[in-house]
Parts: sequence; structure tokens; C-alpha cells
Amino acid sequence: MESCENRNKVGGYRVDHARTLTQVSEVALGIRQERKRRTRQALLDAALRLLDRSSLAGLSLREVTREVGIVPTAFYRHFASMDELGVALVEESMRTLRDMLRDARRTRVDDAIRGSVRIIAEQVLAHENHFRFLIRERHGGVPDVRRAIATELRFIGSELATDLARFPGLSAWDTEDLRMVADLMVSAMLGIVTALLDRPRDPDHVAEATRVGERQLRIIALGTAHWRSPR
Amino acid sequence: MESCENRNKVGGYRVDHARTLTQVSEVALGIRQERKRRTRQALLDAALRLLDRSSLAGLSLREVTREVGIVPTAFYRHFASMDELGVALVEESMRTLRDMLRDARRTRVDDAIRGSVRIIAEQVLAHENHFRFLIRERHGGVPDVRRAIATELRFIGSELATDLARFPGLSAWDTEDLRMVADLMVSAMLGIVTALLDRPRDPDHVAEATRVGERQLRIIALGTAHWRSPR
DNA sequence: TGTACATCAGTGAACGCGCGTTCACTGATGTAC
DNA sequence: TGTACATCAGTGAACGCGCGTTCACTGATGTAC
Repeated sequence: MESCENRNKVGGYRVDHARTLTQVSEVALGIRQERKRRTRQALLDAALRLLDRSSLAGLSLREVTREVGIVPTAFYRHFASMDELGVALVEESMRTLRDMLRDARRTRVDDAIRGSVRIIAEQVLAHENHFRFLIRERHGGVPDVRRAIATELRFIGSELATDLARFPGLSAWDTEDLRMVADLMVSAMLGIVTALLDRPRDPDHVAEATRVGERQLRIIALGTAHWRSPR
Repeated sequence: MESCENRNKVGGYRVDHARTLTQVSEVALGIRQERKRRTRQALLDAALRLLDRSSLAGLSLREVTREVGIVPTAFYRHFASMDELGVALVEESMRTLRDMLRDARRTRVDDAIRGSVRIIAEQVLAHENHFRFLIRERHGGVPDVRRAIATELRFIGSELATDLARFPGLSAWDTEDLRMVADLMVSAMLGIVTALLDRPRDPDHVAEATRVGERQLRIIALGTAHWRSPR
């Protein structure tokens, strides 16, 4: 029932506006491309929707095309395999994650932790499916996808280490120790995301997870401030 | 080839010792039970072996019985479904995890962190499959298994909070803040386990992950020592 | 002790099903002139 | 501008395969007497 409503009928579309001849020619060139792009996106969206319940390894090509409302064989016009679709989903989800981190980086320094945790909570709720996908498939059954996520997380760790180096107290730290703290923060943030995803529709739970997450990051910041490298 | 060698031929066993009549009677009563227990264990072992590559949601009943060397239908003498086998694997793996934590708890207090991390590294290497299973299926596609792992991790968090309460500086802390620190430590430990499982056969990598993990826990301990609850 | 019967772990045939993938196709969109 | 041809996203039939599950069975193990 619901899955029928979710279907994204690709055929039966309508051109909305009359256009001059030149415009028609320009747009006409794009119509096929644009439709293809939309179907591809519909496949990604459908997969993400279905991945709420299952994991990528347990999701079939036919399920995804059924959800979109196209024939199974049409899948191959967009992806060579479900693994390839999985990697595309990593890219899409990672764009969400990077946007979130860019926002977090913009918050005023004197309240960096509170601001970051608030942004994490906002983004996780706004893009629940992307975050659940990343958390689930990070250790999931599809090697290509696992690798893609691990690579991105490593990159995020090194970016965070670079950011940390700009804090006054940390300017003298060596790269390795900065990385160690950055990775700890990433672990803590993944823990916060996991907690949020546990019951994202329950405002009390979200508020509590946010409050706890904020304190956890403060503990780390406090520990970092008092740290003397034993080297 | 290898999978053939791995097969655990359940038939064709041999009784090794002559026994008195009474003993025969006693043991005879156990032979069927004992063989059943061994087959059940062989199914669990085979599944854990196969889960190295895939995830539980992508593992079929037939694959598991093939690996053990019994007919698919015999599976039902031991488990009602693959999900049930999954829950049994959680129990088995959690026993390993709890044993590890019991060991860690025994280490001398003045070196609790170093000792704990060393024990984590040892146990993860010794029971790679158990830990990989838990890390992978924690967010995996099988709800029953996810729930079982989440319950156990929550329990571990509250046990750790109780342990922390015994430290002199923390005796005045309220339950909620202790829990917050304990959960942060659990997040950090899961990060350490993940790092170890990344390349468990590379001694340099293991040594580095251990060293980094130790420092991360020290950062948390240091932050905790300087924490004044803002309530 | 031996005999007669019960239990039940593992067998093997069979089933219907959803899967991924192939292939020749259709018809709207795009291009050349 | 119109016409003739090319492209290609989506169709629909068909395939062989591995899957979970059913069922009646076998024969070693267990029990009663």
C-alpha cells in the first residue's frame, strides 16, 4: 500500500511551460538527460528508504526498481550493480556529512562544542536516512562501501586535526597527538549520532542525547587542555 | 577446497575408550546429546567463519550447513531460523566480551588504563571473529540481533559506571554523570576495537592502535578528573 | 544378560519463489539536412 | 520549416539458480522389562 504511494512514476510526466523554439530546442536536448537523472535519483532515494529496515547486503535490485516503479532491467541504465549504487549512496551521504561539518566549523569558537553538537543533532534528524546508512554500512557486508566510508572518515579525522591545531593551546602539539585527539572526538561523535538515531522522533530522547553528547565532548576538551604529551 | 577441509564431519566419529557397563550406560545416554551439542557448535563456528566476509543478513542457511557438512534440513534440529542462530552468536560473543571486561577489571588500579587497553588488544586478536561480529551486527540488518547487542552494551555501560563510582575522586558524582563518562569510554573502546580489527595481523598497526587507544582513554580520565558538573 | 520398542539427528526428494541477468523490442527524444 | 534517421531509457518475456521450507524416511542411540 504505502510502497505504492511511494512510487515515483517516471513516465507520465508533463512539460509545464510553453517555450520559444530556441528554448524548446535547448530543453529538448535536456529532456532525456534530465529524466535519466531523475530516475537515477529516484533509485537512490528508494534504496535509502528501503535501507531503513534492511542492510545493503540484504536489499535486492528488484526491490529497489519495484519501489521506484520501473522494470528491473532498467536498473542497468543507471548502475552496473547494487554495489555501485551503494558507493553512489556513500558519496551522497558523505556530502550531507561534509556539509554538516562545514556548518559546525563556522560556529563561534567560544561555543564551538555546544554549536557543533546542536548542528549534529539538527542534521541527523534532517537526514536520518543518510546517517543511518553510513553508520550501518560502515561495518556492513559490502567491501566497496566499507572502504569508501573508511576513507572518508579518515579524511574527516585529518581535517579535524588540522582545525584543532589552530586552537591556541594546541599550536605546539605534534601531528600524531592532534590526530589521536581528533580520532577520539570522531569516536565520540559517532557515539552521539548512534544515540540520536536510536529514537530520533522522541524529542526528550534527542534533548538528552544532545546534552550528554555535549558533556562528553567537553570532557575530551578538558582532558586535552590538561594533557602533557609523555614523550 | 578450503571449505571442504573446514567441514566438520559429524558422522564417522569413533568411541575412543572401552568402558564398564555402568559407564557405557551413563555415556550412552549422553552420546546423542553430546553429538547434537557438537553439531550446534559446528553451525555457530561455521557461521562465524563465513561472517568474516559477509554480514548476517547476507548469509544463507544453506551456506552454513554446507560449510558444516550436513544437509540443509538438519539445521532446524538446532535453530528455528538464521535469526535465532544470530541471537545465539550474540550470546556467545558477549560471553567473550564479558570475560574480557572481567579481566580488565582485575588489573591494578594505578595502571588500570594501560592494563585495560592491553587486555582489549589481546582479546580482540584472540577472538577476532566474535568482535567483528559484534561490531558489524550492532548496526546490521537483523533487528533481533541489533536489539540483543544494544541491550548488552547498555548493561556494560552501567556496570562501568558502577566501577567508576568506586574511584576516590568520583564518589560524589551523581549516577547520570557517571553514566555519561562510562558511555564515552565505551564509545572510545569501540573505536579502539574498530581500529584493531582494521588490520589485526599487522603487529605494527596493532601496537600503534594500542598506543593511541591508551592515550585516548587517558585524555578522558584527565578530563573527568578536572570536571566540575555545571549543574 | 538380551529383546522389543521409542526417540530423534540427520537424509534426500521435492516444492514454489524471488533473484540477477540476457535479449530483442518500442517509442519518445535528439540530430542532420 | 519539415522529413528521415539515430539514440537510448524503459519494456517484457525468458532463463537458470540458490533459496527456505515440507515431508516421509533411516538407522544409531536410548529405554523398559
